[in-house]
Amino acid sequence: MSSIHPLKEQLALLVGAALEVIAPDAPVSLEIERPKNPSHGDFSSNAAMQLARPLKKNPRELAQAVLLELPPSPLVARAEIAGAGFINFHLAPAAWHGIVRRVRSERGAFGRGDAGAGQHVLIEFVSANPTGPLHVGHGRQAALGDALCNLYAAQGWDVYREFYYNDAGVQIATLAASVQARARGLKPGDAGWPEAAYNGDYIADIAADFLARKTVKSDDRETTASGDADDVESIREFAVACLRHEQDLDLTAFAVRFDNYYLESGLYTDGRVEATVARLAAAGRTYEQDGALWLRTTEYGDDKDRVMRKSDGSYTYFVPDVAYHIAKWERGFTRAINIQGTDHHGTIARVRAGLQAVGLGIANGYPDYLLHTMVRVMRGGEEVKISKRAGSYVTLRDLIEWTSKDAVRFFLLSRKPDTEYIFDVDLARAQNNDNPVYYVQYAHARICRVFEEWGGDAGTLDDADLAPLAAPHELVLMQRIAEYPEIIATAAKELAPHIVVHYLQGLAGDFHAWYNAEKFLVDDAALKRARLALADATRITIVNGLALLGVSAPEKM
RNA sequence: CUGCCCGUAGCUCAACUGGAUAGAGCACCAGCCUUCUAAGCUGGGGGUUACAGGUUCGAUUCCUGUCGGGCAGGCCA
Repeated sequence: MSSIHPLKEQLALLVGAALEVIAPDAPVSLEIERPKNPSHGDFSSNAAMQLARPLKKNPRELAQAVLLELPPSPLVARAEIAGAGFINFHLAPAAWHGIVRRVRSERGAFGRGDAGAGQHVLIEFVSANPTGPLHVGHGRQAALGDALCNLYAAQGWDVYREFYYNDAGVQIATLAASVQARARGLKPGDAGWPEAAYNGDYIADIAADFLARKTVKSDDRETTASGDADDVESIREFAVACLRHEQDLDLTAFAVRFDNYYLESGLYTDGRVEATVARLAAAGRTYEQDGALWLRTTEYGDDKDRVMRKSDGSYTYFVPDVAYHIAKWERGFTRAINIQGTDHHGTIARVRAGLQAVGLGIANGYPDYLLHTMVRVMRGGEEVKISKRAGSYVTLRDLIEWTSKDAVRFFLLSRKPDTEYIFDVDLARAQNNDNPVYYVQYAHARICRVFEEWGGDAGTLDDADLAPLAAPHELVLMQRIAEYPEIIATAAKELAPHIVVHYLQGLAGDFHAWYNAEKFLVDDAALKRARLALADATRITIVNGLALLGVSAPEKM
């Protein structure tokens, strides 16, 4: 098993060569690891421990045999046996210099991989219904989705970003009824106000615009209000257009873009919903009961069968969901990732069951899901619950206006998606090292400042002799930079952008520590050039990492 | 009641998917200091990884049970 870590890969080759001699046929996964404890060296191999059982030999003796057969390498200063049978490698300082040269030559491409070359992935996220402004939960989803798209693109995948919206269901009818009630001058609580209604002030704004016969642009088309409060169809169209327009503004403020907005209504008009029902029926997976049409999802792991067509003849949301995912598959996306709140986790089994039941050869476990929990907002030591704009919740736009796009993205990506997150507005606004975004961005700005002070051209450092880079802080920093490609690959594979955030905090921390310990612009020209080269490599890595998160890297702060 | 997710320093979170002495940041304590731009820097204390078993050379990680929290369980989405 080779690694994308440049040095792990080379060490694995060395150990592999030794194993060829000792035990050519033994099954060993050549995992080279980074010990937590520095005294255990820079890297270690547990190959001898893996071999102990099949060969029925003492792991330490096996380790000794591996050491004897290990080909000599200039990278390795010392290799020794420790613990139960670990082989620990202590590298020569020069082993790390290659990474600086590599980063500086690859620049923006440093950290990219080709694991997904030639493959297509559709990532669906946000997918908010057009019934209100985007809230902070959508913000988390937008940040996660965009970062994941960037991560996959960096691994060579052809990424398609899609936003699905339900413009055909009960909620839209509720929206239209709410706007209509407002257009007739009613308020929440009045006699005649619909029982199921959206009560936010934004509904009143839409009603006012509707009566004023305004025109709104969204999804590449214009919608003009009829102004007739009895015209529910016009109200529905206009309200959806207004909210889609508002959501577009939210997404623009957050610098998130989509390749496509997929309308649920389209699944009805192009016959996909009917076709899906027909396919499921033809596959013999449906039955009639109590006037409704059911699907035997229990045959595919669901805990109860699900209604497809209600007794009133309309479909449950689950049918267009299945139809939509069949469409994804048929559009050529053999990989699909859906980002949703954990409150939707119940739909996963259903959709997957439906996709298996149609018998179209869709991969088992299609699509993948990334679920995230809710976000709460703290400001001035108190939880913020009310927003004037939304009437009931903190909107994404509020959060961006209170802080910044960079802070919101960085913060929302900083935790594992499945843990609840409390967004601290005051911390996000802080201009000091307590603020993680500031801390990382400032590392970048500091490097830029050093280069400005130096006044030279970074390009002239290409032939710098890196031998002077041997101070402890410099070794730590080079080790950190060498991990970057692996971090990116893991973050993509595990659907875990927070790994990148934590990495960048660590990288910035290593840099600040170095900056505090050593001066870069020293009189010794060779040392100065070597340090500037490392600083430049650090700068490139920070820029690349922040770009994946959709966070800017200012040169001055 | 059932299913899924979670439980790690006082707080917020990590831990390279089974590795060695579980790590950071706040907060706390003690020193230092005004720099290539920072009310900054360096060091230190702090843990039965919720609890009890199991699997093996080795468990925060995998399995079982208990306790605690979140989310679901509709012919709503």
